[in-house]
Amino acid sequence: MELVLERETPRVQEHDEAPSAQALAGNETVGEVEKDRRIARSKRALKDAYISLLLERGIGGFTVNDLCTRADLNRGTFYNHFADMDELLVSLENDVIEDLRHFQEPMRNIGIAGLLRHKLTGEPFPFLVDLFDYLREQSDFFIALLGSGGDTRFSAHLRDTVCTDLVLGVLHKDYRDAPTAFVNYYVAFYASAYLGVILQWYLTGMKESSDEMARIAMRLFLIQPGDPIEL
Amino acid sequence: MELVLERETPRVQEHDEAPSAQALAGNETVGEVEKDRRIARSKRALKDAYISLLLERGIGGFTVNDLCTRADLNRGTFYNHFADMDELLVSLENDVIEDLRHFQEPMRNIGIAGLLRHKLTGEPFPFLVDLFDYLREQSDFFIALLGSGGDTRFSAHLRDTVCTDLVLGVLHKDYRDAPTAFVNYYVAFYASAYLGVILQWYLTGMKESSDEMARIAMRLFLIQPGDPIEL
DNA sequence: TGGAAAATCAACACAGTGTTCAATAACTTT
DNA sequence: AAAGTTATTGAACACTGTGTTGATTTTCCA
Repeated sequence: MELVLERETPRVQEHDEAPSAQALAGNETVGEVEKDRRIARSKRALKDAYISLLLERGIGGFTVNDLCTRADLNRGTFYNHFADMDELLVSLENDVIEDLRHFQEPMRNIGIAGLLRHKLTGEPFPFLVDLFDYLREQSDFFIALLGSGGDTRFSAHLRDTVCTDLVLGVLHKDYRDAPTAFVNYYVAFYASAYLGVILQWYLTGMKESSDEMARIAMRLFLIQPGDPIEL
Repeated sequence: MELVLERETPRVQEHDEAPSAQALAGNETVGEVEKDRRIARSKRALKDAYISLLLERGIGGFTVNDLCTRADLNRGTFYNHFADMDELLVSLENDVIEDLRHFQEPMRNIGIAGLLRHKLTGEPFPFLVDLFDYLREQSDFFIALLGSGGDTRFSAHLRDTVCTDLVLGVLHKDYRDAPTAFVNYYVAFYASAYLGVILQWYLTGMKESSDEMARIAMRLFLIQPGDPIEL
């Protein structure tokens, strides 16, 4: 049998090409810019208020009225832009997913070359460090949605996009093109695993630096049961 | 009903002694038996109605009124036993968690010996097969709670009990007693990973048999990137 | 069989939703 | 800068669902 890992793939993404968490945190990440400033302002105010309340009281812990009071907007304005609270939440989730999409390219281009380079230098993939930077920056939002009382749709969406892409990035082309049932389980396995690692990081107070987390993540992928566990 | 499996010697659980999914599916798995039959009947009717509606319309897809109509009970009776719908849901979740607790003993007793036996015979742990039997039997309920639109509390609870126990079962004693930060990430990694495998099984229609799934699960634990993928 | 407790039924106040409409304010375009 | 367009505001509306209460009936237990 053959090796699982991709071979023909180009090179590892350069560090400075990765999107900075700072830049990603901004607004209007998705869709076209509103032509009327009032709309843009109202939507942003509503989204900001939603996040603020989400962190304080969790999903379902506040009403449309609370939201509009916090946003300092009329309730009618809310219904002008969103059908209901859920639509606003989905919109916010999509913003984040869109942010994360910037990491997909470097993920897909890891390949076996990247893994080999890591084995030689011991350095984690730079984009992984950036990813954990971003995750730390948006930690409140992620914790609110991934933790208890969160939104399972978001977990699923995350797993289906980011985590799965991460795993596919190091999968051999043959398996990617014609995945057997077992390969799909393999992908699901590692995709969920990484979501679990991120959650563990969040729930223990993000004590590790982004660099440490990137190393841990890489270590976990390369480890095998029976290997000595240490760090 | 006493289904708990106890074993002094930490060897692999025998197949025929494992709790049948059938038996586990019953009621009154948690807490003491109600002394008044009316209470027991009402609670059961409400729980059954809840599950039935949960599968049809998902969490939040029905009202207390719908529930009582389905259960053929007065609305006041519902409030006699549960503060609100969420309390009923939690109660149901705990029933399932309680069921799964029966698998904890064989999990904890796998040890290195069990792993070696598997390496020799190629057979999956019998209790794993039973576990997938149970998961299939309760699939509707699990899918409703684990899938999109489900309940993140349940996912977290499952991961913290069952999956984590599974991983701890094969962890070396030293690591179990004094876990470093990395060991905790290791455990979180594999615990989430198995939840992901189960979810993948559910979402693809449970085409694999329990035996096949047990083998896949074991294979995934022993595999290492670079190994050939086949089944 | 008698006492206790649960189930029923109707009614209640209440909070939150989503919509409508006229008036006002802010923006874009020319 | 004015005109025309469009979003925002505020108030009112019907409606649904929640959680509670009290009187009455039914069921259970001992």
